[in-house]
Amino acid sequence: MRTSLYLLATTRETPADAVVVSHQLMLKAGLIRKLAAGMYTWLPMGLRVLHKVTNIVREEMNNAGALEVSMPVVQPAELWQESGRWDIMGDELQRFKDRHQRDFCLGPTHEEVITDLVLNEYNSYKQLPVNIYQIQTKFRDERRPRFGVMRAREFIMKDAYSFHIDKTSLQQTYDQMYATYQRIFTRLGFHFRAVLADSGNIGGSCSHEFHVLADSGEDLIVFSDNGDYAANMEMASALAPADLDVSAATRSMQKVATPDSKSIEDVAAFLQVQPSALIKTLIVLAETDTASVQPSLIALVLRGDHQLNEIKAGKLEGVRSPLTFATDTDIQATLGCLPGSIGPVHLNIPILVDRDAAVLSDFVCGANSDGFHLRGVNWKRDCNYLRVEDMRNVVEGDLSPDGKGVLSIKRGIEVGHIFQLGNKYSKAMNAKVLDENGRNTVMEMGCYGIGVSRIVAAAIEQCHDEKGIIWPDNIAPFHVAIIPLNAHKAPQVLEVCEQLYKELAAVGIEVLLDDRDRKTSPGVKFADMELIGIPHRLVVSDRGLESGAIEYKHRTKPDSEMIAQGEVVKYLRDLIKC
RNA sequence: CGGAGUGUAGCUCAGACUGGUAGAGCACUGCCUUCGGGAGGCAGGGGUCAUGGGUUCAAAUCCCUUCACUCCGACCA
Repeated sequence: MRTSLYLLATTRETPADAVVVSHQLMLKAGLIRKLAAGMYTWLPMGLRVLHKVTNIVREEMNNAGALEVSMPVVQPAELWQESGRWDIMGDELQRFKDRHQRDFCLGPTHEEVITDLVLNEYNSYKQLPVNIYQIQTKFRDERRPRFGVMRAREFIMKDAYSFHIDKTSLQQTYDQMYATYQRIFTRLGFHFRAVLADSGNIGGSCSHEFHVLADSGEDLIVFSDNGDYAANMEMASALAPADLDVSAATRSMQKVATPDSKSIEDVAAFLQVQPSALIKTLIVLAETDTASVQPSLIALVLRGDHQLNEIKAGKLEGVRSPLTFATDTDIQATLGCLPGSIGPVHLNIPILVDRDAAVLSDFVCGANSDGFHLRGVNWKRDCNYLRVEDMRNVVEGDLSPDGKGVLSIKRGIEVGHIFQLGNKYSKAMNAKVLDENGRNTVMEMGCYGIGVSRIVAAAIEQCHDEKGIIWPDNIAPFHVAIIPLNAHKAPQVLEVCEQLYKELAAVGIEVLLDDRDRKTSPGVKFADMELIGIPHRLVVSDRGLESGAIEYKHRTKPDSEMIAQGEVVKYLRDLIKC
């Protein structure tokens, strides 16, 4: 391609509304333009990258035996009503009516459609397992789209769905997809981790997320420094504390006035103790089957310096899911005091205690009386609780639950997620096949997503410098940029460029020839090619040609080198691995 | 959905407090010079100052409405 015939939409200024570096660079390099909040046009340069990513994903999925289809973006409400998600999903499901007043939605995902397809087309266990995928535009009306294509409302996703006669078969495909994802993200040149994940709304049991490690990532991922354990923050657990003698009370309980001290920090400072010597008591709604006037409450107790993990807490028996904090009014009505002074001593609601809070002795807690706390409190002697549970977020330095090493926490961008759905959708939608005994059997399902458009942003987050993007060869929009210098003085410069252009194209190397006229200064050409992130650069100049040489420079290397004109094609062909 | 903020040229922004002919830089067009790291000169084109209403002799500017967008938080397969 020649720049004179291309849409080279680079800008000098950084658009004001871009916060993260990938968003800024995608706009500056002319890869995308915003149409509306969370909706982007892919310009020619960006689309080339997107297609490279898409092709890698497609190749690996095909190699794994998956079958590609394309399902509609618009889906009828009936399917979503069958699965029950029409009512469960919030406003991120974009609903609308057609001219006949029939309900439709924009597909945020395609479990319903694929299940409907498979239940019609597949009838026998002999046809299973099957893994069907598409690379398709999705729409989710995110409450807060941000970071460009990283969290867009309209985005491109590879979504695959597998169907099985039993759980063993599902596990096999799940393992195969796990390995396929490892290959895909390795080919994309990512520094990534697979972590145990919560399956959330989509349902199912076993689930892994694949994260690209990047400081701008929205998710926290946790992994052991000396073992295989890796999980996202929602799922991560630390090793349970060893059983300590919780009866080792050395102090008597004492009520102290703590005026105006409501937070853990305030109370710790006021009483001159560490936050870890305090406990905090959070009041949430209990699981109830009757809509009583006053909701029943449950207390969750944590060590003062620990944070509640709302996902883990929401899964605890007796706790309403999703986790819902009680209002101050409810707390006042039931407990007679406000948050800031609540504690487990003589508390008249069920109490669940985090494992690390349960091994404290002589601790400080609220006195259930506004403005007062208790010191020297001990579990066995002074309080009753229902159960000990794991309900806190892990922190850096916690022991790994597998007993190997310590936990570290890093930020990640979720680029892939695989789930074992089980029969959630197949059962709801009556997706059955005949088994070998001729009996109708509900199929087991797995689903496997990759955020294709997000991958482009993640790659930039992971590889850029102050000049711009640095693409790996695999997904670069062009492999090589050719920049002619002094072409107006020496006609042979352009001739050599044209010849190189043809020769490189002939061996499958993608070239962008910057043939903009002399009004575009060399500095502008260098800067543009660096901003766009083309990994290899050739400079053809009258000076170099005098000695029969062409200058080569890699985007990541500080210095260039001179290469004999006749060697250039071979040199690049050996260098570029695609 | 709560809190905060911003809408003026394609982009980045000034002008607003204190009402009085619409501005700069970049980008774009033409000519000249320059030519290995975002060149210089001259001359141009381009804005219904987000929208609707109000106050005023006069509104980009003051007041109100609506909309859009951004940030923080909550939320999120």
